[in-house]
Amino acid sequence: MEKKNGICDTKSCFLCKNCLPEWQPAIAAQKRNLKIKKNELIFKEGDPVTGIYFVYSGNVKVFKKWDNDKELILRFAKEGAILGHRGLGKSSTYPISAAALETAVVCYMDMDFFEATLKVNTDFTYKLLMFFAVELQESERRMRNLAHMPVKGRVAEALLALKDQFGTTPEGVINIELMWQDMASYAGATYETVFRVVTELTKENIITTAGKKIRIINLEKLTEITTENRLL
Amino acid sequence: MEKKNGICDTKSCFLCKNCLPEWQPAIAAQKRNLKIKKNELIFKEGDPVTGIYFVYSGNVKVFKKWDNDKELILRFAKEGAILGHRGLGKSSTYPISAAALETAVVCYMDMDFFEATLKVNTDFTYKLLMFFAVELQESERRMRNLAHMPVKGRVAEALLALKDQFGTTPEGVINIELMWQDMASYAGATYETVFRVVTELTKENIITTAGKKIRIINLEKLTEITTENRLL
DNA sequence: CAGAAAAAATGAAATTTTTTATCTTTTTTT
DNA sequence: AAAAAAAGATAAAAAATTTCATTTTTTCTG
Repeated sequence: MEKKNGICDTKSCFLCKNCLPEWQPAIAAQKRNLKIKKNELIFKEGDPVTGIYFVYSGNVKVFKKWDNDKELILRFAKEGAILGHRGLGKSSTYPISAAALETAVVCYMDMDFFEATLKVNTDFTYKLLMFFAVELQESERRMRNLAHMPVKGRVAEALLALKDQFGTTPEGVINIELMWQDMASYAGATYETVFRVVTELTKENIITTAGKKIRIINLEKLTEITTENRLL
Repeated sequence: MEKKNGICDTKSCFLCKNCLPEWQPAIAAQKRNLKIKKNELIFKEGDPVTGIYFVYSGNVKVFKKWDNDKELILRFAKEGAILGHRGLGKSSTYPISAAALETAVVCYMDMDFFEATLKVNTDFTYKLLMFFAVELQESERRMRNLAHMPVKGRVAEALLALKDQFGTTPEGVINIELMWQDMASYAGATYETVFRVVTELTKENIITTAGKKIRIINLEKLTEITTENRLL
């Protein structure tokens, strides 16, 4: 994690886009840019919360560990995204970890300044509240899926979520390269199970894979898998 | 669901406790009290979001359904709690359902008024933001548990969560009576599995049950079960 | 570029959890 | 208060998923 100040343009992240123009100089003065290598941790579960991050470039995974080897990826953060906001509230330590999936640059500001930002930019606070509401909904939807959806559906969901977040080429190739292990952590299953499901989906001509590139051929069928058996 | 205006005292709920004194009359003018019978739905997944609720008395469960018969209880709301705030953000329909566990009284206000409340009471918005942050942390912790913790641990967690939220008598009896089915929905397992685990826990002298009353005898062991196998 | 380490693939075995089925007891409704 | 519906118990069978063991391939490091 290397200091590389002056990289970000104080324009493109969730904070910069939603705060008062008058507050921008304060941000510019406070922010610190950090360059993070692939697989490097930005912060980890249990670390004391010192501040908040915004992703400037590169993709980041936000996850929880268990048993030292089982992990559950909660979300992916791409450029512009806020990171570390789960450290807000009563907790003084991060409840989650974040690591770069590839070389990334993040923008950091300490918590005191961020809280001041909240107090001053009430509209930003409101936007953040709405963002939290959406995240909460997403989290609870995933929770239900984890509890009641069979692995195949969960993998299908994961693929669709990645498609939505990162988009695809015109041919349908999802614009992110993930290790299968990460895919498994995201779907809440083991590597082997995910691998089996992916093989199935390939045989059913719903997706094709080439290395870490995944192409969705039959979006309807994939969507169907996430809803089948659901009568509600 | 019966209108019973004038029941709540506009003093005890999350909103009334955290907003400007000057705003109280506006609340008093806008609020509508509703009496809800046991097992009656207050709103359900997919209903258009029209407003927000606060629990005045009685316990309420917030849940998601799947397959028309599988449900996952996300949280319990007791007196004072906010309800329906998951309808905030982009969604125009509730992402979850809420039902009374026993006869309950709730306070309702429509969404326009609530959003006005947010704009006017910036400190309330900030508090709500912190509340959301905590809920998000809780949700994600549960998500990981669902993904990686064995049922026994999940049931133990559920018991501990109920103890924390509702308290116990001096003898250790948890102050809430739940159907085993609801316990199962809360732990993210089937009734049979929960039953098997509860039998085990009873045999191990960790809990005892009498009807729907659950008494925790050995809190340490119960806590141990939620952490064992975890090396982190 | 070589060697090591990590990731991907795969099959079989073991385990966990759910499903199914049946019966008893409670609770609710009429 | 009787009848009907829902909840509580329990066991056995079935299904889903994980764990384990092993091989191959890819990626990274020096």
